[in-house]
Amino acid sequence: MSKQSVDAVVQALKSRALRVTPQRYAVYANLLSRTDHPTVEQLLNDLNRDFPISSQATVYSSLQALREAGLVREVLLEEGVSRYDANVDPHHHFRCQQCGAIEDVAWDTFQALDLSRLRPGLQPQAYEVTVYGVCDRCHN
Amino acid sequence: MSKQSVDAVVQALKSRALRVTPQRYAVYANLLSRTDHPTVEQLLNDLNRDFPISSQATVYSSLQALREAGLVREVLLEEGVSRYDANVDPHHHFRCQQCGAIEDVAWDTFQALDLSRLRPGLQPQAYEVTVYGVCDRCHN
DNA sequence: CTTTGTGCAAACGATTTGCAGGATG
DNA sequence: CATCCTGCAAATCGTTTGCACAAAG
Repeated sequence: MSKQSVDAVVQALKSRALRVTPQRYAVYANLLSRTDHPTVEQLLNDLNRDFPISSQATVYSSLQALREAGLVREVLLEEGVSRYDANVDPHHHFRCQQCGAIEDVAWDTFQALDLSRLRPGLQPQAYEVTVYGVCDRCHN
Repeated sequence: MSKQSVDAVVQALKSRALRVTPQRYAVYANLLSRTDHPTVEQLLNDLNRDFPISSQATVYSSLQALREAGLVREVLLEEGVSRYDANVDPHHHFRCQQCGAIEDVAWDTFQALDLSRLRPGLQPQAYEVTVYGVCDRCHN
């Protein structure tokens, strides 16, 4: 990872008044480097691959801090486990019904939805689309 | 509940080769009668309000049977708990960020999305929209 | 009667929490 | 140095499972 992106991670943490600790840094940098929306278990395995960086409890607390700071979001597309995503810009998801893989779908893939067609009384603030299907790895 | 709808529940269960037991009947009839996507806990409280009808383990097993039979679906919009919905026709959801209430949004509320705009390789089969916002009970 | 469902309690797995020591700003 | 973070282990909470008994077809 380049010095520039290292700084970017530190900047991001500092700008949200988060103390920069090795564990927090590692969690956020790792999430930024991937787009597969890992579970806590996958995150831990990856972080501690070479040598122990963080405990499980700390990953949970780091994720909570990052989430409250708006740097990370939780993705609920599977029963039982939460997945995490450092892409906090609005976007959609594709979920493979075969292997469970989750993939981002760019926001402008679909035309904007007309939220004014919701029943009166509801005040929409955001929306996202989840597409279910089969990914190429599972189909071929 | 009218005799006719009673029969409808029995028919639905029988047509899916599910044995008609009081517990299963109660779970499915209860889900059919509401649109708030209850959790197992809420379902249990409601079922056993007057006198005990079903144990927790049986509600779980009934839901699994109903789900496998295609009469009920699981809705994941909240961390930690699964919610259940007897509306298995395609539809969208609105989730109140304040109180957590979940409400169905009719399928034809939104124009159809052009799934051919997904990247090549993905084979979409279905999609749904989740709208986040504030419901009238929370806003007023 | 044969098969499947129910209820209880124990088992599980993901996440949370309490607390003592350690690192950050 | 005052505050906040980390790691460990125990606690929690939703859900699943094993098993003996009961009910459904």
